[in-house]
Amino acid sequence: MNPEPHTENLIKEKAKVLFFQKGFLNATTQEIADAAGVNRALIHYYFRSREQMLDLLLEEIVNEKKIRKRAILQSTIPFREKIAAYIEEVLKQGLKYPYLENFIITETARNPEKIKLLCFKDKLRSSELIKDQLHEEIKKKAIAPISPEHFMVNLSALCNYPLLAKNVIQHIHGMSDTAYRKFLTERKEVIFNALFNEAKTSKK
Amino acid sequence: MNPEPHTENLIKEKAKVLFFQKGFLNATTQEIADAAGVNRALIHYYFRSREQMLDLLLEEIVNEKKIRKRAILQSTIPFREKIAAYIEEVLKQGLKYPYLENFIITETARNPEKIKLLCFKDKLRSSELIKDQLHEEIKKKAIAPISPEHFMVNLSALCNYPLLAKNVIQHIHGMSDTAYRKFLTERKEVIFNALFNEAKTSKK
DNA sequence: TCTCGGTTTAACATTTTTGTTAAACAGAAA
DNA sequence: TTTCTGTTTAACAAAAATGTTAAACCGAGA
Repeated sequence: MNPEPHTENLIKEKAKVLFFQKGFLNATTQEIADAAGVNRALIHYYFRSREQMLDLLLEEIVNEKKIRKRAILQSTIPFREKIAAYIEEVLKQGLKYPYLENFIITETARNPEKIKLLCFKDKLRSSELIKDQLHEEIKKKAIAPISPEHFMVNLSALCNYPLLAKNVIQHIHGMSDTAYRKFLTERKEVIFNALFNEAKTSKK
Repeated sequence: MNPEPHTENLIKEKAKVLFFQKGFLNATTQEIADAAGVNRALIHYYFRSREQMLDLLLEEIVNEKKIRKRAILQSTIPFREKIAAYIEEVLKQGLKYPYLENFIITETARNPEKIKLLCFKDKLRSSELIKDQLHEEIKKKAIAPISPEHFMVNLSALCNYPLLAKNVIQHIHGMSDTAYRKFLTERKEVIFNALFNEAKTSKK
């Protein structure tokens, strides 16, 4: 049934949930073992140390996410469709692992050189990928002048922050879990509008 | 020279720097003591426990920041000026303690009820404070229709995310420290434009 | 000078967490 | 059945972090 080693993947899966989904950035090896229902020593058997397991998980997830996002940015569809698809993808990914960004921020603050592990061989940055199309839009006056870097940061900010700050947002605005879900689904259009200065058009 | 107890404030100051400025979210009591140049036991003498010190620091900073932000939102200046001032204030605060938001996110994930400590007595939420003026703007077609909640989240996202993700942004876009600084100063206008769909106007 | 208070320190104790190891286990192959 | 190999466990060791305490310190006032 399992072509891959069973326990190793189980541990990785549960650890990902603890760290990146539930946001227990400081989850101990014991907590991870408990979540996976295995003996703690197995974590060291498979991954040598907590740190090495972490690096492995990070690299795996970040890489997987990046591939999907890059594929969208590199496709040949029209710019606005591309950005819409990108927003959708980032929000989808963010819902799966809301604390991933947070984790990366914390980890790289503690250990700045680890950032290379996450952005390895990144000659082609995302802002480069959209540069030409964005320039085109600006020329057509379809969007206000903005640098590719600011555009990408705006995009990331608008998508990621609401996921990062889930608890705070829910509490401040008094949202239930379902209200928050609804809020997120609304955001796709909100973000798109913010990026494209869509003062006139409305969905319906 | 010091009306307030000297050492207690010194410790608090250094701890704030470690946690919220340098981003060492897991700084040990020893590291804090070292940073302040005092014996570790003093931390327990003054604050009983690491946890209690943390809560104290958080409450202090969050409260101070909130007061300043609220004062701006409650002032009677025109909406656009108000938002511009708010952006400036948030960026200024963010530069002082870039990791504060990150810290709050991590802490509240681990300990959800702690969020009440941060938002105590918050009957008047920020989205309520701008609700009327925002509605006015929308009526005048000066801004695309958007709910107060989404508007405030957009605002927070656009201001805070670049601070949160400093390391990642610098690395991805290949920015030096000075380039990042410059990037941040540019953002005030970028954020304003994104919020107000400013397709035509340009600063100069 | 002496002592009294808050402050600071060194030393100790405890708890938590990580990492190691030898032995038990379980299934496949001889 | 026996042996072999990779997996799993319990028990142990070590390190790191927190928290406690008794004594030293030190300046202000009696």
